[in-house]
Amino acid sequence: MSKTSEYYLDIYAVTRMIPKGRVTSYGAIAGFLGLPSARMVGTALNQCPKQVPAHRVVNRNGVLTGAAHFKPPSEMSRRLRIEGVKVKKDQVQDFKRVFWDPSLELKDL
DNA sequence: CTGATGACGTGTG
DNA sequence: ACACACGCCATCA
Repeated sequence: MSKTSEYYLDIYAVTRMIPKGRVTSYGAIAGFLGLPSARMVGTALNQCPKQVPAHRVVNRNGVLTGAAHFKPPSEMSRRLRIEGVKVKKDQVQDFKRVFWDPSLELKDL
């Protein structure tokens, strides 16, 4: 097991704050935390605890690029639909409407 | 140590 | 709209 880095915990913390029925992007989280690369967010979520709602994080276009990492892959879109997020072919519908920007709506911290 | 990889994003044609 | 190149850099083999 690789050691969990500090910023991993920050990424998990922000991800846990995403409201149910909303989504955000890897880049938004990276920008909010001041991380240099959005890739790190995806890398961190790849080994996140089950407690973390990683299915609420999509790429900048609202596409479920991380679906392949769920078991089964359809689990990501399934969870989002349960929460009221419309998904069609790994694409979040009304993306702009359900998008949750940490830097604008974060009340914690 | 070295090189490849990737749940990303931006730029260019 | 589409395709490709490139910067990014922690992690993996």
